[in-house]
Amino acid sequence: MAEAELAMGVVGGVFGPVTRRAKYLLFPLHRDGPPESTVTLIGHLGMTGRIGIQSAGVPLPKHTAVSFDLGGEVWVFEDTRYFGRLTLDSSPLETLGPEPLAKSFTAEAFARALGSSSQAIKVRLMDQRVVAGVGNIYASEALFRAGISPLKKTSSLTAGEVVRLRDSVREVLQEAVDAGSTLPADGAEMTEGLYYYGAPESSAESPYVKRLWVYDRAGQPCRICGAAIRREVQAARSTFYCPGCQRGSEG
DNA sequence: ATGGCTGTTATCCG
DNA sequence: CCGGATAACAGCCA
Repeated sequence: MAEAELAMGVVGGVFGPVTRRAKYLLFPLHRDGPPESTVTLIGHLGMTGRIGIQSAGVPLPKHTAVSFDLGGEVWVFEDTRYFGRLTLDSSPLETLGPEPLAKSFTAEAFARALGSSSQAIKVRLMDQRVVAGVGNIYASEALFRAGISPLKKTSSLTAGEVVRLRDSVREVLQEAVDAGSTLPADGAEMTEGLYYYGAPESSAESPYVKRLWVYDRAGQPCRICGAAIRREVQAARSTFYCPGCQRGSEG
């Protein structure tokens, strides 16, 4: 039923420039009139989703959730774990907090959004209503960069810590954007704590390497102080931190 | 091979 | 209102 609605909404539409809001991909679909109209197809890749275009006649990937026949080519949303979403319903966007890379994401705005919550700062940082787009890897990485323990209560952060965390979130995300991702591209090798992003297939250049400081490095030495990185579970997600570099309130 | 882990989020419970 | 647990699913790794 939802399937039929989606089909009704998109058939005949022409893709416009793709944009993004937090972890959501926004695909404008324009129809020439009359009546003229534009709807926005909203996608979320979940943990394992991928969207791409392939030639007609090529078999669809094993876990194809949605595909659109473009005539000659096929638009494909594949998603191994089926955690992703593709919808015309914009309501998921309504509760999103500020974009961390926007100018308006000031330390003051961040402090206001954080509020005086008793939640652990790492859990709060992943709340998409507080800041939109920070996921599990970058939450740990940003807190390491800011030197703040993920276990620290939000309300116990000093003003200085909020400033540092804001800056760290922005830096960590911007670096990842510049690198193209933190996660391995198809066929890329992956070793402990090192996530490779493969160069474009057309390029002979070596893969760009993004080095993570704490994520997935439990038991391994901190690259700064040598202390063993710890793993903790918060809100059912793994958190990684350095007990030497990330003080504050410990835990 | 069995269990525990994985880039997310919505929902349910106390 | 809060926070924690669970569910959705497939695959990989020890």
